[in-house]
Amino acid sequence: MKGIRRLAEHLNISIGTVSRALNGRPDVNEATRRRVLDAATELGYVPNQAGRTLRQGTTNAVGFMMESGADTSGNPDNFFFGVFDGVQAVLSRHQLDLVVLPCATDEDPTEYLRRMIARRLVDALIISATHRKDPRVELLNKAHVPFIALGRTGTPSDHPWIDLDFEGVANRAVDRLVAKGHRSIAVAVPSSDINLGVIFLQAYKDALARHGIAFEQSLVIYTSSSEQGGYQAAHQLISMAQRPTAILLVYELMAIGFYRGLRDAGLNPGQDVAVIAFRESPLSRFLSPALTCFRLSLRDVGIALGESLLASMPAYADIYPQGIVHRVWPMELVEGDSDNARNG
Amino acid sequence: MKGIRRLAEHLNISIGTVSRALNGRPDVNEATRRRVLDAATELGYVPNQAGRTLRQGTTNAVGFMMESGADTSGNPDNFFFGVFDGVQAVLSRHQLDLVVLPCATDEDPTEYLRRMIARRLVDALIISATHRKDPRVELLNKAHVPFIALGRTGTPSDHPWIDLDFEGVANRAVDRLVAKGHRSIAVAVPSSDINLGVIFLQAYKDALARHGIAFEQSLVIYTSSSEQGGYQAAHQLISMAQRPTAILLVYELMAIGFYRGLRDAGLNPGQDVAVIAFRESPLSRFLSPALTCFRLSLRDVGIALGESLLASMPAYADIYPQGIVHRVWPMELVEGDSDNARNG
DNA sequence: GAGAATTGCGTAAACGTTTTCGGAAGCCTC
DNA sequence: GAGGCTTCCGAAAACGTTTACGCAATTCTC
Repeated sequence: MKGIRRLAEHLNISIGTVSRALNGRPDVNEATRRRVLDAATELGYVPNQAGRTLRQGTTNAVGFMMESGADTSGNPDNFFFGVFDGVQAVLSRHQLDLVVLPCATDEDPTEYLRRMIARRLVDALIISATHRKDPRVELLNKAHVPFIALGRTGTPSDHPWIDLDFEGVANRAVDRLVAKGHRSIAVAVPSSDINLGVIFLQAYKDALARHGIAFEQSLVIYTSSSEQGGYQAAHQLISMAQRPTAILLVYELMAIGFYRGLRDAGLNPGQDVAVIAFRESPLSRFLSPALTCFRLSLRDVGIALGESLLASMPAYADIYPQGIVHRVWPMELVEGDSDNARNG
Repeated sequence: MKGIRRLAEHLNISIGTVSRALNGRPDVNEATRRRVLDAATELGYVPNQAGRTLRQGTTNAVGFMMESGADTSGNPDNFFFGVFDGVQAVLSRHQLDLVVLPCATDEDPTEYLRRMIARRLVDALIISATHRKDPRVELLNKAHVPFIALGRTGTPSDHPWIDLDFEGVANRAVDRLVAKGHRSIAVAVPSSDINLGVIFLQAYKDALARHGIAFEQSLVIYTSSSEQGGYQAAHQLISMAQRPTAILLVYELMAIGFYRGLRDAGLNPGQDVAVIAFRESPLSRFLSPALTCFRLSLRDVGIALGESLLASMPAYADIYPQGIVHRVWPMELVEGDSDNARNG
């Protein structure tokens, strides 16, 4: 005899009552509930998830899909782990657990997602590393799996999302640089279709336009979002006929390579080329010169993601009546020394 | 009508046969199997995992538990993702999926693990960030959940594990430094009970002893495994009465802070203080001076973890007949410029 | 060509829960 | 004290699979 039956037998009571007691149903005597609860901890009984899932059609878990090989992996760990922490803080309020689903580098993300959906491991999903054209959205919509995207897509009205304010970042970065006399500003973005890059690039163009600076395609450096990518960006920048006096980097890790690339050529980051990077991380202030960049609370993003996801799950929609969330997450400028020097 | 019943009805066949066909049982006509398989893809049928789990007692998933807040999170991302990739490569051969279980920073890891075990979300587990005294081992043993640890514990014979060769690292690092004339070598380790720190420290002591150098407690700097920790280590080192001429760092991220701390005090890393760090990452070669450190293939570690884990699962033990694995993973020295200068 | 072995399939039980339904007992109301 | 309400609980069905068992039809064996 195992499971709930064992508990019921031990108490001389029916399994139905045990279940009701455990699940906090109102129609059970408080005295019996006590006995059941006590016996449960005594015998170490925990309901079998497969049984519940089968009966209720719900797993009490939500998934966070990430692509280990994606361009976004230029993020230090702490990025995603910070977000996880916030998500969990919300989910745990409702006895929900977070499971992370890492898509292997050699597997197609859409196929992977399809498998995970079919598996019914989770009730809802968070997807990250969105692309402008992201077939996962249609897939999730079609399967009626509640989800939210960390990152916009080309069709932002089709689904809930929370995304960082790349426009604000690009705007303020360009404003700052222009105010210091820079007119020739390069930008380094990932080469793929990934959302971040596309949005950032467009915002950069718009910001230049606001200042009456002509956009030049040659100042856009497509590279990988890693230290290596930053290094290559430096090389590319140095070899330009008219060397730009400033650069925007989308990942802070790129700054490490970029600094090194500049120094190897006898140039000084912050002095000869002003640098502004996108996300603040512990790195930023320990680089020399300290990196000017933009800060956000990862945990808060996680919390927002969690709450917005619950809002799109029928079972919780009344507790989180936010409807479909489309939200641009503001970021705060962190002044470093990497863009201090005036130009001209 | 849903699920397997729908498929069976559509084919005018019993659900038993459908199931057998799908699961590759021998006692089904090849022609029928074809029909079933075709119909399955046509109707997009995928067996409900809860149903199978309930019946078979197996989930076809293995979990990887990590603590987001642990000292080990000073790793740039690629560490765990690299490992995941290897694990998945093995698991996918057997239709197993990997799910990552992130323990929130404010939750007790052992309690978290207990919950995950009770939930029966996975058939087997990989745990990381082991401590010298790690109650999770006993918990897993008692629950009869197959598992493997990435990292030793104080009772290494009680469970399968794969760990990095910290002894080799400490040995070779000290050998190198001594060969260049260093006699006063500091070491920076995390302050907690975490396995890595304890083993590394012991190996450092042993190495010193081999060279007839007296161990001095004052040269051990306990700090957090982050850039910040490295910065503090630098400060601490500088303020020593007799400043050491070399230092061993357990995490490469610490090097960034350490470099900065030295420079802020007018000292040159690599010149005034030789630095050797533990794990190579893309960072290492882009720092100035490039970091001398130790390399390993994360993917290969993941593969080994996956195979050894399967070896401890009854259902796969015959395919991976390795028994209980205790394995120290070798690492390769990567020469940088951070320990070049001779001393004395 | 009779008996034995093999092949292929249908039937039904089982996995561990939750939940609907109904009913027994107790309480209230007048 | 009869009837209605409430409170509490047991019985049993249902969720979607897999698999043990048994049986019919076919093939093999001599």
